[in-house]
Amino acid sequence: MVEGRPAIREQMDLLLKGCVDVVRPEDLETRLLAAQREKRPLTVKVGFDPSAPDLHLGHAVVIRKMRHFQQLGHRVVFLIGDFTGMIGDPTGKKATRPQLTREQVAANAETYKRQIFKLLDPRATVIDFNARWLGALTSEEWIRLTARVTLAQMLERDDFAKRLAAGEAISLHELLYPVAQAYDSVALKADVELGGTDQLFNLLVGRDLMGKLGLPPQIVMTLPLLEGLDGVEKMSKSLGNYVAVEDAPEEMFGKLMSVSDALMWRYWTLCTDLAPAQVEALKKAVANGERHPMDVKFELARTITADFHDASAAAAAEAHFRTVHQKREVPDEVAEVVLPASPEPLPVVKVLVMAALAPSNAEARRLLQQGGVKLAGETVRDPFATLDARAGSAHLAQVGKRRFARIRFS
RNA sequence: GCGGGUGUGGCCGAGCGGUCAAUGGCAGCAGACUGUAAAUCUGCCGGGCAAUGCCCUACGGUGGUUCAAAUCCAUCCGCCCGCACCA
Repeated sequence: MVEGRPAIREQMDLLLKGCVDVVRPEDLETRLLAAQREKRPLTVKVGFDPSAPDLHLGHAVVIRKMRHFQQLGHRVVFLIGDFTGMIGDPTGKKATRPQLTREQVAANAETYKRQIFKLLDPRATVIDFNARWLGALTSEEWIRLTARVTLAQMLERDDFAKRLAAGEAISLHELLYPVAQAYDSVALKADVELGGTDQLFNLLVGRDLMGKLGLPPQIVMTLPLLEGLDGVEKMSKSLGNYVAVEDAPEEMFGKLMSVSDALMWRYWTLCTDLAPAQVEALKKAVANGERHPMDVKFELARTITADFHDASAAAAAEAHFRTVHQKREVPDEVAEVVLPASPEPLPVVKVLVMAALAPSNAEARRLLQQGGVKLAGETVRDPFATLDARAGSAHLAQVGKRRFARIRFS
């Protein structure tokens, strides 16, 4: 289908890059060759939670792998687990999640689209919902399905085994989760399923079930869970150590610059398409002093920001970072805030609150006292200071290191 | 159904009836330092007030005891845990 497809060796290199588990690589190669011969795309399935539409760089690791498949002419299925979401992947905590309404699921799907199409090609992406087939199964079908999976199999999963050993409760419906996910692969006739390393078990159940039902078993590929900005915990929104796919260019750039030197290599590997050999070369150049780590990090931030936005946005974000964070200067573009004029001078405290630079008067006062407020470049510490608020007067205000506003009265 | 426990500020979590806007940790904010929004150190961290103080709101809800309650009592609600019941 795609002409001029790279040699199989190169295809494999691209697809295997960054993967942790691949079951099995030789099957992948065989399948790729078969697809090529039969001029059909492979179906690559990846499941996503229906309730968490805020994607971050960690999710992007998998999405990027989906893109690799697309680049080779294959078809990816972005599967929203609206049915399995009722169960909730029993990875420990809250087992059952509130069921989303049809409208919520649809709305979340739209949010997903907006985000994933920053990386994926919409023409080669199918968005599907597993309630479509799982919701249609009769109880009889469920019984036939679950008959294919044994308890011993389920107990191979670490958290089930641990919980059982610890005498903790395991609800029966939790056992259904891997089975349901496995059935997704059957329903989609998936050739490949991708997921995080934490998904390995579920993906393998899918592979197994397909085999039992007489389908060619899917190839399973897992990708590492990306460490968050702190370099310790995995990236997650609740830990606040994340870079959202939808972060504004400046924010994205800045967050990436805050990554530690050590962690930067991880990001180079998992969040860019730079070939492993090139990453190694960069690493070596930094190690022997040829390249400054900061420069390499700038390049990283530029690359990733450009990927989610575009080159010019990345360049602007970089310029912003250099002026605001490196040189500590006022950025070129400062948001203007227009406030109603007053013949009398207004207390700075009030103005900061009106301009949304501080959430409350008390907070504004604190900021002043701590030296966190500059007006026209001068630090103002007096909590009783006032400001000319007559129509037409304007003031450049800075709060903290990086929040600016041009306040104009009219 | 019986018995026990628990419910505190964005989160976790302390809290002799007064001195509690409430210890501590996390998160957040500011300052210093730095190649960086990292690390580290320091300070702040409910709100209102021309204010070294006064006032308001807050410790699951509602009543009550008391000069005084996050702290005691009653009751209701939520959560957790034992036990029992289960045609």
